[in-house]
Amino acid sequence: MRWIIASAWPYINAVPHLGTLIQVLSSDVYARYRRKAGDEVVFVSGSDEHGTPIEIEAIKRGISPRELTDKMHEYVSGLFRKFGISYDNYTRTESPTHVEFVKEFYLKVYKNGHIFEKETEQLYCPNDKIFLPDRFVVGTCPYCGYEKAHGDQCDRCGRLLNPTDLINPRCAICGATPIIKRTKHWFFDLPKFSDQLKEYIEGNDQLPDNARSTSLAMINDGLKPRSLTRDNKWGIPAPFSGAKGKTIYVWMEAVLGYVSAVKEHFNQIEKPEEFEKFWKNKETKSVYFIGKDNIPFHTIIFPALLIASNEGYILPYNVASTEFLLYEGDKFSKSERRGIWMDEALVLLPADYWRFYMIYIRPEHKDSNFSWEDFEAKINDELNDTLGNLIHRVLSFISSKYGGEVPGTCLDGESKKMLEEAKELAKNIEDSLEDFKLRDSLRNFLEMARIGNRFFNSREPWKDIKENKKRTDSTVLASYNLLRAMTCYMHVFMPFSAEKLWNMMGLQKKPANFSEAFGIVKSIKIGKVKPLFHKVSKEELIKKLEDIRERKKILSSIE
RNA sequence: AGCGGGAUGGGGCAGCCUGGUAGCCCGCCGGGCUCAUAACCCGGAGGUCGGUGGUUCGAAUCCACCUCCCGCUACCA
Repeated sequence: MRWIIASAWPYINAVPHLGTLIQVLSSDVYARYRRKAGDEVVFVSGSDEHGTPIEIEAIKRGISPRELTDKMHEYVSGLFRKFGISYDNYTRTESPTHVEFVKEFYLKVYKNGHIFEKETEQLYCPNDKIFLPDRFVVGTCPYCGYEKAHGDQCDRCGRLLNPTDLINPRCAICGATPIIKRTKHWFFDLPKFSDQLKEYIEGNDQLPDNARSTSLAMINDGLKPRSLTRDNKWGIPAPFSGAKGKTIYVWMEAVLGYVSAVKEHFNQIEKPEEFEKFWKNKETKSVYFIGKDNIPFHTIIFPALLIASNEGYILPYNVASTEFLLYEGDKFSKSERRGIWMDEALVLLPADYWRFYMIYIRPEHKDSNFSWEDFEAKINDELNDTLGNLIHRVLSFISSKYGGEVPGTCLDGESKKMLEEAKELAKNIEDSLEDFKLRDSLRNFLEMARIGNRFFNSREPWKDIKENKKRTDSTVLASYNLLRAMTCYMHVFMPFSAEKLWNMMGLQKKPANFSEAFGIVKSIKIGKVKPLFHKVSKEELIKKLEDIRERKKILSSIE
């Protein structure tokens, strides 16, 4: 089976926070799972770097947008590496392959007759010399008198507005009074595809409930043509005749990155012919890990574009959308500094702690909440005590009572039974992953540790060793091989710790696939035993976080 | 306003699609063990599953209405 696995492209006007990281981690866990299940996988993402917010951020800093995104792309790529994200290609929307691909793609869609032009009136800032997106116009709400209403909506009374409704409109960047200017734009004729999209969504069983209901509601309400172009300088030039000076609207090109990134990957490894084997083969499945705010782009606009190109691209097999992650009960907020940013997280604790907890609370059914209290509890009770301690008690038993060598004995009935039970559970882990229930899967993984602890307790090898060496040998051999199996699953969720554990266990040949997980190995000399995890203290972590911010040691603190 | 999601023992959550005497982690009480990072294991107390009405032999689970909370509304990516 072939898979294209992707996570939403982070918009890199800033360092991503933990909410964004959830999608990235989820996709990584899934990609690792697929590879271990023996499937062919191409796992891609990239930096989304065009559009007005980036232009404005660059203006603020007095550098060019490209200088800004060069710097951010490099920084964020590095962070993903440190989080162990196993991308085959993490690229960017400025990549020549992407730019070229987008232009060609839209020319095709244009030729196929799905794009039309229309003149519109828009607010323009004569001072900054840019057209202002609705959100970048502020003024007084004509309904409630709120003075800081945005051009699209009044944040106080909630009413939807047009920017031209505002009394005393001002440019959100410089405060100048905008003028109305006519401009021509190109539109994608989305409504044409309503029926096909509806059929596609209704026929797609994998879609999470939130994606299905949101998408169908939108289609039933009636889709509208989507504007494709902007008057921005920073972006991919629109390839249509008469569109000089226009760029493609970021969203309408960033989603195409899923295609271009795969293309680029196969060009890089010099197998360009593989591209079509993935993207144009009905047997390939593609899956996108995103937050609920992105649903319409992945279930409606992206599939519609793929259909409109008439190139035979496969439609998404699943759009694994999650709800939101909150921080201490509130939304993450860059301006209010509420939340934890990726680079901060890595200064506080190794990546696997975050990988573990983020998947543990993955908001699959409803918004979930990051709280330091819960974080501390789950890391200490589950990761450290249940899992970490099982590993440590088994290995240190081997170390102290067996001179560090796993016995070369045979397994007795009880030991075999325990491993059978673990194998059953392992099946659940795989099944949950298959169903995109990452949370359940991780919790089942922890259940394996409980099996191990229960077994070790009931067999009491520390007593047995004095009277019944043979039985103890079996206990130890079985426990060791349970751990060995567990490393294979651990590697999906916590790759760094799994690597460490492999070394500590003296395993030359790692169980790289699930099919190899439950083999029995004997007479192995283990390495020096050290605890794999440690407990955390929320007070200390919070203090450390405040310290990082004060000293501005990392990029997200500087902004 | 419209649309969507949520309401389950003290706290945090799963179960609801495919109805059949409520499950997980923490906390609490009692016990076991001492190999292990004061870690591990066993047992127990604690819930009329937001409210009302309906369908059904039977509803946390399906339907209707209601209350409270949250998110989104497509040029903030």
